[in-house]
Amino acid sequence: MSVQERKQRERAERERLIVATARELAEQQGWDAVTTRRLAERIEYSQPVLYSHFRGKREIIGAVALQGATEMAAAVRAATAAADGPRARVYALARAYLDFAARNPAVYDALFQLDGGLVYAQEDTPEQLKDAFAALLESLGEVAGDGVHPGLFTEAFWAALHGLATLTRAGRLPPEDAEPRIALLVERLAIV
Amino acid sequence: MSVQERKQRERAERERLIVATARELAEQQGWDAVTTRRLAERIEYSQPVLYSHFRGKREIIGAVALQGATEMAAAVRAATAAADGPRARVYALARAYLDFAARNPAVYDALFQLDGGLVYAQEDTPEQLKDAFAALLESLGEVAGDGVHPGLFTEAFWAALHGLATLTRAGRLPPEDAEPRIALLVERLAIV
DNA sequence: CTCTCTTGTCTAGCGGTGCTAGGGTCGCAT
DNA sequence: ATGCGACCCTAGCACCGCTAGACAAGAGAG
Repeated sequence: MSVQERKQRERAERERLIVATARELAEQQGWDAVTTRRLAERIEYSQPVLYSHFRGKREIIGAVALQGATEMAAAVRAATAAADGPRARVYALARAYLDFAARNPAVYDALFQLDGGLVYAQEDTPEQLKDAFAALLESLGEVAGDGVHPGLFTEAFWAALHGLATLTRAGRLPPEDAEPRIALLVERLAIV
Repeated sequence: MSVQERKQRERAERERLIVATARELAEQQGWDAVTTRRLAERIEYSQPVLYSHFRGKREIIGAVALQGATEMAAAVRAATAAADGPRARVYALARAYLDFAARNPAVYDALFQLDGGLVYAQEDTPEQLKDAFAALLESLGEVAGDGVHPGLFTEAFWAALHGLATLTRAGRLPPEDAEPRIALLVERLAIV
């Protein structure tokens, strides 16, 4: 019994190592550099070991995404909790979201750009993803305005943030005017 | 002399064929399916021919992107020209933009998701891209509101549209409520 | 009309990718 | 002590983007 438990622990530990290493490598050199060979070498196992934990590269991306979703939810909640008043909370949320995207580009890509084999916006969506959306909803629902469904408002506001995050990072938007763009969105979209 | 001209024409024609075929293949089966081997086979030439026209796959994506930028600008202008009043123009613009993204997902990806080796938001940005942004600016500048720079407003509004387009297509947003999301953004962001 | 030389295209191959089959080597349980 | 099952590695598949070098077709000179 105890032997099996130990092996199970070691397996779980190795799985964490794989995900952490993939994430690290992706943040350092981009997801293109995360090849199964390089990843295997970094964890000091052979390639097939990866496939005893995950179906393939896609699932590894998905695992990083779930980890990121939890962190993002925590970052957003921490930022909004420290703010006074609905509008200040929305500002804090927007800045925390964009800050997370800028600081963890690979994780953000795993979440919203790449195919991690995850299901979104459905019943069988992983809890981490639902909770990340819930974290947005908590502060954004306050400022949806009369007669506007909070979920719908959150979706729209989130889309705007996502657009800012991706376009800025891809060099499609000049990075200088980030703050006034945030202000514009918050001031006009949020109804206190 | 005339011989050289004929050859030049034929070369240009073949280049158009490459871009059109790449686009077609991408729309049919996604950009992952656009490999240099498959593309070469479809145009009935060998792989190296592609490299006598483009530096690599990236440049082919870039060529599709430029073509798409021209078409998108035209679609947006056609839609806004047929609308009466600033607010109606913004609605028409938003719908035309999202419609273009939904109908030409591969082209949209080439423009805004993939690396086509193009430079954005700078002096040496290709004319087609500048013009596509200008097409947005023409209608959005009208509703920026007092004291708000039209370019900044256009960037913010565009980011919102981009977020809607990408999140919806990637299954991150349920597609049913697309119209109320558009309405929410237009009604709150646009100042008539 | 022949010959040379440029221009253009193709075949073949390099190093890389994600993924898998099959053999071998451990260590546990009997 | 030993049989056996779990585990991991080597080797290899088909494919990727890209390129070197052989070869053929055509233009221009004599």
